[in-house]
Amino acid sequence: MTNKHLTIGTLSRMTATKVETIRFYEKSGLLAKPARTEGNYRSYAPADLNRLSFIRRARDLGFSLDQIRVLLDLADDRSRSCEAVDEIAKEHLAEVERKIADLKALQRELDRLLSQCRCGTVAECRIIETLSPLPLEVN
Amino acid sequence: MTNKHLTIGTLSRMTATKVETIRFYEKSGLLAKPARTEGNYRSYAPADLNRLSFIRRARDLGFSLDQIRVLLDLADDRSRSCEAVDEIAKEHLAEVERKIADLKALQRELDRLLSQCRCGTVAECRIIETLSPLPLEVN
DNA sequence: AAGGTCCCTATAGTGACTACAGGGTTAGAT
DNA sequence: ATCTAACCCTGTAGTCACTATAGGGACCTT
Ligand SMILES: [Zn+2]
Ligand SMILES: [Zn+2]
Ligand SMILES: [Zn+2]
Ligand SMILES: [Zn+2]
Repeated sequence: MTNKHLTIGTLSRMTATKVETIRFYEKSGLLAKPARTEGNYRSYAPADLNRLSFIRRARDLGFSLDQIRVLLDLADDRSRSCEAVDEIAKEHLAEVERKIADLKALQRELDRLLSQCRCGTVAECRIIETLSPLPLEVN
Repeated sequence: MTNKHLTIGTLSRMTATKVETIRFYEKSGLLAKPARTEGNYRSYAPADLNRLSFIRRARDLGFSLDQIRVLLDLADDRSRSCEAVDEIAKEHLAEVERKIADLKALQRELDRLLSQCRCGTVAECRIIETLSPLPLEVN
């Protein structure tokens, strides 16, 4: 019953990954082309499950597919130093922190915008006014 | 010298928008198709500058083109209540706040990941280990 | 007349999927 | 044995907001 070979649907359920996404990872070179059954169905080994799980966890942490490609390559060479791994993670963390800062600035702007609205007509709406460079009648 | 009609390049410089982006906005229906010169060049009026400035400011604040389309429609009907405007802005603010929360959770995870690395070989790297579901030798 | 800068259309690429269309395969129930 | 639902296949196109070519035409200055 617990066959060593998995269908794409089983893999999909086990990793909470859509079938199309698995095929997309294959086309992108992140997953190797698996063996096929007589009926041309993809037939996955447990190692593929491991690899896909790795990819999904890394994606959940926001790593890009390019970064994951490198991480997977690095993971294969077990004896080398993990410096390069750290660097990718640090770089990603820095990017996340930059995005947070950008979004916080945005949040402040939007808060300010919203607090100014007195809820009248569009003509006197401070939100529209702030977005408009000049009176809109200038034509 | 200050001609009423602007070329796409002038508009581009005045709004810090790439020429291609302006043409893209036209194709997307955000900007009306402008008049053309004899040589088939786009010829913009000041109203187009206003509209493009509006779009760019709203984009800077992270509104989607769909949201901007609605905002522009609302802005045209000056006598109506600005409730709908507020709602779009509030919705957008909520989305920004959700993104910030998501990224902060990510930041914590990445911090934890990075703090655990003892900088040895890949075989003992906690980052790789955390991403891997099982020992990678399982094959 | 030549050169540089501007402008035109149309198409394809980005990232990371997602959603069809239009079929073939298989497992379980009848 | 047959049916049918659920699964799987390939290939293509769509998402968002642009960006980047390719291959030309227009305009201005010298
Ligand atoms: Zn209001
Ligand atoms: Zn308002
Ligand atoms: Zn380290
Ligand atoms: Zn490490």
